Amino acid sequence: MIQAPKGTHDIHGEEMRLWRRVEDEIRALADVYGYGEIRTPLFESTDLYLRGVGDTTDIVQKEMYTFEDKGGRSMSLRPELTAGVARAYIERGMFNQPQPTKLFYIGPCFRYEKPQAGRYRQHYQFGVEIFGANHPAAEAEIISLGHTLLTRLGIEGVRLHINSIGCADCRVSYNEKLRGFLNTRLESLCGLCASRCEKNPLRILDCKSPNCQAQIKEAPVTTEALCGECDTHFTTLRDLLTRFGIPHIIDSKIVRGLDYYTRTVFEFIKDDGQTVIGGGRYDSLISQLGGAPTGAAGFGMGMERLVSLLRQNISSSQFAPKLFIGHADEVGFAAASGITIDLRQAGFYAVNDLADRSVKAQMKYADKINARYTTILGANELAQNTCTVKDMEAGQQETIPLDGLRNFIK
RNA sequence: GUGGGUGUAGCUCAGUUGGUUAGAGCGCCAGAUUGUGGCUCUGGAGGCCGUGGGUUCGAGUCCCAUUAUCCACCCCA
Repeated sequence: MIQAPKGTHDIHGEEMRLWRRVEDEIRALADVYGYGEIRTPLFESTDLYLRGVGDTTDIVQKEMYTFEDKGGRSMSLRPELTAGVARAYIERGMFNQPQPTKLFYIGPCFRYEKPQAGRYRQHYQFGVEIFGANHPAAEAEIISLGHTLLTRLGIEGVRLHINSIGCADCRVSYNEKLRGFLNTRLESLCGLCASRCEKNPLRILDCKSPNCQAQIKEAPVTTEALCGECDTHFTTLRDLLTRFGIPHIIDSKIVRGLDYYTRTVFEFIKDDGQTVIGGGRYDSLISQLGGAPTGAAGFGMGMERLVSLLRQNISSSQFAPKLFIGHADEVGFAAASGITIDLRQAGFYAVNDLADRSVKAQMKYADKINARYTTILGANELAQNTCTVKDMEAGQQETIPLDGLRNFIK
């Protein structure tokens, strides 16, 4: 039996309704915040991700679906969407529009990972990007958007963690400080962390090993090594969040795994430890991809993770048919089919029988699909131009003129 | 990539210390007199018991492998 590829899933039925509700909320919010929707290709030149996401990241090194097309070009299914959106920003000359440019997207991305709770090989991301804004108000705005979305969807138990990892200059001096600290206790660290010490000591901070955590308890934090400008930037952001009434905690362990982040990084973390939204500022991304130096910030949110948080109550009655039009005989069937189509043209959710079933079976079906009203058409009704409409909740029925049907069920 | 749990009907699961034609509930389809749902009753369809080997007179049950799925680590959304 052929089944869906590992780590993929079909979204349908009640779950699909949840997705639609979330997407509706997202689009409504994006409109109000002034973010335009963008759709970029599902695959791009592999080179885009090597340069944009970073050729040392796990995502690029071992999780990309890379293939050669028939023209011998190396392509990759997108493992995330920011790089593609940034590419579009540059390629389409969006920097010529009034700045900043504010975009959002909803779409699938692909990573060859081992599936797990909340982790898929194809998952959907909603994300926003701001290009051409250097002020921390940019981060504050997207954080507000994310926070508002979670609030509107009634999701609880998610907390905002923020941190600043500084600009490239701060990073150099901070890494030195950190190495100095770590060098005295290299032997107590796990193998991975010890090997990271030279190349990327920052990542040691979010090692999950309790042993490493104990060792780095006293380690210098990035926020204490910020240059003047970065420090002001971070302070201003925190003031803005406070003014917006968005609770947040400063968490020096948030460093993020993608190479392009600078200064602000943040995550909305569910109380079970899962990251629902992850983002930050990435001032060097656009120039790395060949554009002019451009301040930018954004976040990505895993749709599956979000949807799983509100799996509970969504009323299905609002999607129930207004009227089921059954038939008792041949002429009744012809009439029912025609009237069903007419009602749909007029905007009613009407259903008729497609399986040539008995009247009893049709009534049963009407009940199962939660039809509000039901009528059965046959030679009797048609001869008198009437129909008998049954209220499925009250269990009572009433005979009315056929042309009064639309009004009756309104 | 590393480690652990689980694979029996569409779904949730029973299947006793290995023993005849493999079960329940729900769902699906159809009946319980003439053109009317919900409750009840009856019947039906639907399973190479994940796959392949092995042990045995005999395997859903025991052993091995494999595969899928779930969970944890890693990493991330």
